[in-house]
Amino acid sequence: MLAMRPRHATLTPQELEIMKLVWKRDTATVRDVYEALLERRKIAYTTVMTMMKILETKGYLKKRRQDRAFLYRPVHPKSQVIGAMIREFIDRVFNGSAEPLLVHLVKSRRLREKDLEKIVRMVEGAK
Amino acid sequence: MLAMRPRHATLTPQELEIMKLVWKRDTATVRDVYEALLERRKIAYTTVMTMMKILETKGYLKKRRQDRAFLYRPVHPKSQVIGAMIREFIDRVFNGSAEPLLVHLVKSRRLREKDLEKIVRMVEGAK
DNA sequence: CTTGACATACGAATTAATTAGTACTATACA
DNA sequence: TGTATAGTACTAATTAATTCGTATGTCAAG
Repeated sequence: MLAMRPRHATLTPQELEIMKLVWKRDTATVRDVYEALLERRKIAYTTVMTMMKILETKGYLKKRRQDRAFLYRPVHPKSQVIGAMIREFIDRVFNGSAEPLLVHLVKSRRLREKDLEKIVRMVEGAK
Repeated sequence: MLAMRPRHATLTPQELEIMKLVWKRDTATVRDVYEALLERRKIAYTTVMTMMKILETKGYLKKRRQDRAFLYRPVHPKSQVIGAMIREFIDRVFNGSAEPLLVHLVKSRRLREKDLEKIVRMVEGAK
């Protein structure tokens, strides 16, 4: 009878969309995000507010008053949160192994050999 | 007031778990899947039945009577469905570009240089 | 023929995700 | 000083995902 979905350890699609905008600006008000989203689709101001409040509750955003409105700021760097989403995806789809993902990317031509070589060079450079 | 979540174009976590088992066996009854899932966690027989019925409705499984029970079979090959999930993930998280995903994998040490080289050789071999 | 095992059909309950309306408050300005 | 504006708080509605109970039917064994 119980549902018990395991409570998304990562960002939902809409949450991610908003976080991307906040990361891009470093800080953002509800209005900032609202106006950016409006350029793509119809959405209500209060919807954005609700989502950002949820993101705060979940620990992804923190807020501080600035004049009359709240100014939101990311709690974690983008690379860290995206990294967690990648990890969750690989766990769920490939039982934790990244290699079959790479094989898929290459076979489906989403990555070419020169992309791989570029990354290899990057690794070399970071040594 | 409307919800309108964009109706998961890909498999949900539990759906994927079941599909993996059906792909592994090529055909499976509800009981087959139920018993395989039971080894990992508590779940009701009718839960599995409902999920497989949903997977049929969504076009991922087709069924055929075998004696008293239904025998389910995948409609699409695993590689195709997983490929669609990867595509959806890359679209959602990286706006459609696979390269930053690869950079993340390498930087987080989920892939090593020799993994990349192995894939490069695979590409070479397929030419 | 009755009964237990097993299968499906149907309905329902819960949680999460997403969206937005309404009420209230404070500020700026005419 | 009142009135429109902009912001928050609160409530609520819808859909999807997940889980399972109950009713019902069939077949085989005793």
